[in-house]
Amino acid sequence: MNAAQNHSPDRDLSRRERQIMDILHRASRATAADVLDALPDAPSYSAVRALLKILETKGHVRHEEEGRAYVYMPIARRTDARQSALSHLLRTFFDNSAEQAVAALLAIKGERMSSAELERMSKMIESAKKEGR
Amino acid sequence: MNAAQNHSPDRDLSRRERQIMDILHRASRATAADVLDALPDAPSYSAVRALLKILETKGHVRHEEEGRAYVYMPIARRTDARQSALSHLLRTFFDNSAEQAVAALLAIKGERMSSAELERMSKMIESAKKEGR
DNA sequence: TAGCATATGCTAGTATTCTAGCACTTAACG
DNA sequence: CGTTAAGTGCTAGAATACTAGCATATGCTA
Repeated sequence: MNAAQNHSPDRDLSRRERQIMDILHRASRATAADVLDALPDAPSYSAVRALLKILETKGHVRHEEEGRAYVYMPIARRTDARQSALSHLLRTFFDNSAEQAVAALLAIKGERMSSAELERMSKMIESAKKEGR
Repeated sequence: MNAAQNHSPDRDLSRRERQIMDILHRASRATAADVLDALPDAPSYSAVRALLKILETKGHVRHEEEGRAYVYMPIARRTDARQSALSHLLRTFFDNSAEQAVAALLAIKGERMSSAELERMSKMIESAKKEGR
């Protein structure tokens, strides 16, 4: 396997940068204050602003002005970011096996899922089978 | 939502430390040289050894001596590390929805999965349904 | 046995990351 | 108005992360 294949930018970030990106991915959009609130071990407000600016310079984030405040959001399309993160997880922890991943997924969420949701999951797998023909 | 809830240690690591942990999780066990080979933008051999030592001090990694060489491996049980990583991914990118995650999973791997594998996935979901009763 | 390849331990320097704080602006409110 | 609250830009310093390189030990092999 080629070692230098995985260049999804988010994984080259520093610890804080990554934490902030996670928050932004979760929230879609957030002000510096929002980020500060959500940050695990809160630094200063200034620090957060500085980091956001750096992330913007690096091209991971952009902002819009909303009233006087800057609202930050990730640049990568949500679906792209997802795919990339998921495929990295798959490679790292699940030997690239979707089957194992689903097993783990059910172990975490299975009991708390409605039967309707499980039903929809079945359907998705069904159509994947058909397509694979 | 409580901000300080996610303390799966692996996510507090520095960039390099994280890269190395990823490699170890993928490989289960590896020497410093192995890690060096697998590292995206290779630093020096010394650097890798130093980082491994730090990770050991922090308690994320341990080593066994194999011949003259140290073989490093993650401390966390593989299944635990998986669950933790998966649930973080779910929270960050999938609004905690297993359904959406499976959809993304199929989008990535669906076409390349054997129908046998898809079949087994169906079965897993079936039994989840039964348990949920 | 001499020499090479491949380990480890250690140390010290550089680079990057992370942080706080000050100066300034603007809006809201008494 | 004057004051307070909540923004921004900018700078400099501390803390951490990252790296290279040397000294040393050991096994292998010509």
